[in-house]
Order: sequence, then structure tokens, then C-alpha cells
Amino acid sequence: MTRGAWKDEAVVSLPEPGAKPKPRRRVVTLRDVAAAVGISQSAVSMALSGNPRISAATRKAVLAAASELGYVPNSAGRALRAGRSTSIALVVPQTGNHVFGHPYFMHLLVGVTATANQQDAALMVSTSPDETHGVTAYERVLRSQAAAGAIVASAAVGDLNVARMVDASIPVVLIGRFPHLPTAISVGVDDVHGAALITGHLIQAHGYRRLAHISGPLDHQTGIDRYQGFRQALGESGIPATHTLATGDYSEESGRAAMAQILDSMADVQAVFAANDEMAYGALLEARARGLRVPEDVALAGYDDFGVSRLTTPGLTTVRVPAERLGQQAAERLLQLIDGSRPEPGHAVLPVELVLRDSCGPHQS
Amino acid sequence: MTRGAWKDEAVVSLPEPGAKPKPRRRVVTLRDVAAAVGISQSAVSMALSGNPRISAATRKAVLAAASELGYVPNSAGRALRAGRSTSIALVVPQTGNHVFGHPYFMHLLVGVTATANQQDAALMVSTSPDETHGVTAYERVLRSQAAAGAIVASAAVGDLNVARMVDASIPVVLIGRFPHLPTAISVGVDDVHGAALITGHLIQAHGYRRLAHISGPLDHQTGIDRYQGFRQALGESGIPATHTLATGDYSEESGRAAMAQILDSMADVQAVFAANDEMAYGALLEARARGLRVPEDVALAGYDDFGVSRLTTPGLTTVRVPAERLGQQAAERLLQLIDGSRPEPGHAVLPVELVLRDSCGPHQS
DNA sequence: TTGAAAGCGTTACCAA
DNA sequence: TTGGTAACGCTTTCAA
Repeated sequence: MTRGAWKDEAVVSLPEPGAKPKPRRRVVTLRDVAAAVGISQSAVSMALSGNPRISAATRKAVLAAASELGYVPNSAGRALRAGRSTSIALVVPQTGNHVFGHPYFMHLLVGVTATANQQDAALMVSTSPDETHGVTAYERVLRSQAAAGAIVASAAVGDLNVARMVDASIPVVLIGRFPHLPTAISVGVDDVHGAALITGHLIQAHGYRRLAHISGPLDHQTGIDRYQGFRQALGESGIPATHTLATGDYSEESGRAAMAQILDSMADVQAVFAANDEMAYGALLEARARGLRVPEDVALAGYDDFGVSRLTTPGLTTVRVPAERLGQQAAERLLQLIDGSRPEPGHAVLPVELVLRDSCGPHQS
Repeated sequence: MTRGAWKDEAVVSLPEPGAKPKPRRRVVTLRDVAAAVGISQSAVSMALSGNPRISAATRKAVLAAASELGYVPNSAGRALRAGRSTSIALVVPQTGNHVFGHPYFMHLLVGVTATANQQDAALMVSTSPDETHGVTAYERVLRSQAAAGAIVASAAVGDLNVARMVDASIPVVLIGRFPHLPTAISVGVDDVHGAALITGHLIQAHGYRRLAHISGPLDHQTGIDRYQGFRQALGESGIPATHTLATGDYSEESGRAAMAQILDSMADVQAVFAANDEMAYGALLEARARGLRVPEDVALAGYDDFGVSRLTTPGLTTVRVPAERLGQQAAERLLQLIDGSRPEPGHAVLPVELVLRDSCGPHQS
């Protein structure tokens, strides 16, 4: 059942004047309900909003009629009148491809949608920072009041748009740590701690001394923090240990390349800590390709635990980031913010958890 | 929330005049721009929309002022006036958890957002079918005109809401095949063909004769079609072959359970075709747990190729479903539909592709 | 207890 | 070439 050229075939049909734009289904408004009950629009509005000034009998009649006619309040009318929308936006300042490829966003999304739906707020997803007229797509979403506020995920350290949004006092909750935006409301995990935790495990529980780190992009705070946690654990161990750094971009491919670089420059490396699981998996492939066994010849650890780590062989020791709860928290704080009730200000930190599997070497319980 | 006549309760907290509900940033409207330029609102509106009736000089002044003041059209006002929103909705009639856990939706989302953003349409994501007042959450989104139309993904075969939406002549594009909704506009792949393709490969290229299928839920069309393709290939091969069926729910765990069932009932099974990769991975685990080697002792094939299959050892032979392009196509057709230009009606089919890796046995090409 | 009217920001139509 | 005015659907205030 092939269908030949279903691609965009360069047929730009002009809007013919003859073609009526849309069938325009008849939509039920307050007016219709009012007419059905035989009272005024305003009375219907008040009845539906539970205003005590409307008699119980009238309200009952209104509810019956509304239900009967299938009345649903028009969100544009309501938003216009209220001066604010009931939607919130999840903004990811990256191109769609790169973004959702990472399981992190899936988990965030689950958390955000759960909370938003629960509170009857619609969720808009905005990804590409396409600058249409000098204004980024997501800035437009907010400035046009299509969304009452935004959750911003995974912004680069120097992202000007984020700073601008925070400054513009648009309700914004950031996911991650933004040390240079102290007034921002944000939700994150302590990556320095998490990285130190797992690195400490490699050093103390397994006794590795020659370590390497495959970092994420160092213009993202997570990349910076995980690297710092790694070094901190090395420093605190008080034992002589050397290390190497290779930088990746959180993709499997970059992890593989970084591992190659490490193995070339530090042939006797004992353990490698990658800043996320996908890079760790790339590192695993590279080690295998060179005939090295994991963990016998070289131990491996990752970060995130978003599912990939369960699938590898051996299972990947990692740090679990509660991405779904991050999303929930962020949505809750944003909705509070929009509501006017000031949420606890500043940066909220959710705990991470060390997940021991087999890639770091034999368990010592 | 009863509100009866209590004796001493009598205090219904009034909105305190002191507490200001929201800071309410001053927002730039058409009026402000008009005042700045010294002309009327309507002239500004026309100037901005490129109406030729406005002189070049005036338009230039308007554009300058709008840019200067940071004017952004209010989407509620515009939607109200236009009688339709500029957003579209991606609806997934499942609970959030289950939904995004599956990588399929990530890919869909990438495709949909790409097209939507490109065409300046905002995307709302609606997941849970929580029935708030007898109306499902996503029906509300549409009926309230928050979104002008919807893409519905992964609906069960008998989903009444889908049929209702199609009947209500709300602009809707379905993803998948819906044989019982012939008038619906939908985009999908030919799962019967895909399943027959991969099963045929197992039979013809590898010579397996004792086969089993781990199906998806048989109340979803994909589950039905993939099973049918499997049987069809068996039938068409013209060679004597027997098979077993075990039903799963697309989760890794169910795949594992199904594999156990198969191995118990058909000890000499040669090849197992699972209706998605995650179940195939579960099957892999079960086979391993029983000391069986893949593909030496039992061959394995999956379906989808959303990334999991690359990570397993051995790599999983599978059928690639172009989920991202499904999302793109669906968004394009929906936007056409909303626009009034009728898109090619009926069901569009995108091609699937057989991806050979190692789990099906040694390559013979 | 209810009705009438105003206004939110935008755009389309009709005057000027 | 422009400006006024009305209307979209909703909520709220004032008047009855």
C-alpha cells in the first residue's frame, strides 16, 4: 500500500476565495445556556461558578441545561477576561531532535504533565529557540500570554533568554542549578554531591587509584558540577590518585570517542566515571572493541539511571536522578507562583541515590 | 462543599482587600502602540498584518514603535476574535506514566513539535484521560477551543472518545490504523506488512520452522496487525511450520513472562518474534536466565527500533517504525485540516524497514 | 435574587 | 489613507 509522493511536494495552494475557510461548528456559549434556562448570561456565569447569590433552584436548572447542551467554557474568552491563561509552558531551549533524544526529558515531562493535569492546567511544550523576529519562540509564547508561566529545562549556563525571563519577572521555574541567578526559583539535584558519591565509591569501596572522567558539556551546569564532584572526591580521599578528563556532549557517540581518548592517553586506567549513562554506554562499547572486559579490566560508572543503565551488560553502576519528581516539583512551584502565593523562594534540592550494579566491579557489600 | 446555615460558623472569609492577588506586569497592547505612533488601534492592527491600505511610512513607524515597546499580540484576544486558537494538541489517551515510558512517544513528540513550531503553532500535550466531570481532560481542551485540533496517538481499538471526536467533526488526525473509522484521517505504518517482512526473514533466510510470537495487547490495532502479519508470513511460506502465541503489554516485564510461557510450552522453539523491542529484551533476559544463548539456541526479533535495540547484546533484529516522521505527517495534515484546505483524506501509510542485526542468527547475504 | 452593561485585546467592517 | 465602532465569550460591577 505505497502511496508514492506523500512528501511535501512543493504545491503551495493559494487561499482560494471560493473555499470557505471552515465549517465552523456551532459552539455552545453562555448565551445559549442562558436562553435555554430563560435567564441572563451573567446569572449563568454566576451559577456555574457557584456564586451564592444564585438560588439553588436556578443553579440546578443551569447545571442541567449546561450539561444537556454540552457547554464548555471558551478558554480564550476566559483568559482574555482574566488577564491570564491557564496553561503553563515547558520550555527546552534546544532543538527538538537533541532534546527528546535524551530520556531525561521524557521523565521531566511525565512529572510536569502529572502535576499540571491534576491542577487543570494545560501544558504547552516549546522546544526550538528559532528566532523568528528576534524574539525566541518560547519568549513569544510567554509574552503573548499563551502560557501564564514557564518551566525551563536544561539551559546552558550563559543562556541570555533565561536571565531575561527571570528579569522580566515572568513566572519562571528553572530546572537545574543556576548559581549566577540567585533570585531565580529553581529545582534541581546536588550533582556535585552525586558525582562525589559515586567517585568516592570507586575509590573507597573498590580501591581504584587511576581514574578518568568523561564529562558532559562544560557550559552546562550539570557538566561542571559532576566534574567538580569527581575532583572533590579525589581530593577528599586523601590518597594519591591521578585522573584524566575527556569531554563529551552526553551522546553515546561522544562517550565512545572520549573513552578512546582516555585509553590512548592513560592505558592503565582502572575506572571511568561518565557524566551520564549514555556516554558510559559508549565507553563500554569502545572498551569492548579494544578487547577490554568491564569491569575486570576497567570499571565503569554512569549517571542518571533513566533506563539505559538497566539494559546494558553488565548493569551500569550509576546515580539515580529523580527526574520525574523534578518535573512535579517544578510544576507545583510554578503554579504557586502564578497563583500569587509565593512559593518557598530560591533553589530546592532533591536527593540523588547511588545505584550499585556490576560495572564498577565486584560488590564488597 | 456544602454551605448550609450553621449557627456559629457564619464566617465565610472575604477576600481581604489588602492582599493583592498578583503583581500584574503592565503589558503592551495595540492601544499602547497606537498611542505611541499617534494613530488608531485599527490602523496599527492593519499595519502589522501587512494590509496594503496602510502607507509605507505609517507602517514603518508602527513597526518601529511595536518593536520599541516590545509589543506581542495577546493570544487570547486573537483567538477570541478569530474564533479559533493557534495551538494544536497531542493527545495520548493513557496515563502519563505508562505513556512516556515508551520511547515511541518521544519520537512522535519530536516530529510533532518540529512541524508545529515551524508553522508557528503552539503544542499542548494532554495525557491522562482523567474524567473530571464526565468529560475527559482532552475533550475539554478541544471543546474549550484551547486547541484548534488534535493528534491522537495510541488509542485502543474501541476507544469511544476517539470515535466521538471524529464524529464531532473536530479536526483530528489519528496516528495508527483505525479500520472501523473509515472516515477518520490518520497516519500510520503497515504493521501487517512489517511483521510479515521480519517473520518471512526468519523463515526464509534462516530456515526456522518452529516459531513463536509475543504479541502486544490485542485490543490495540498494532498488536492485532503485527500478530496477523506473523501468521500471514507463516501461511505464505508454504512450508510446514508451527507456532505459539503469548500475549504481552509492550513492557519488558511482560516480554519476559511471555518468553517463559513460550519456553515452557514449546521447548524446541527456534525463533521468537516479539511485537516490540522492549518485550524482545525481556525475552532475551529470560532466555539468558535459562542458560539459552541468543541467537545460537533461540533466535529473537523485535519491532520499533527506537533505540533500545541498539543497546542490547546481541543487537536486536527489528523493524524500524518511522515514528518521528509519523509525528511530522500527522501535524502537517492536522494543520491543513484546521486551515480548511482539505488534506488528502483517509489513511496515509509510511514505509517500514527491516533492520538486520545479530539476534536473528548469522547473516546469509 | 436577578438583569443589564461594561470591558478584557483583537480584528473586520463601514465611514470619513 | 485612516479612524471609529462593533463583536468575539466571559466575568464582574452596578442597578433593579
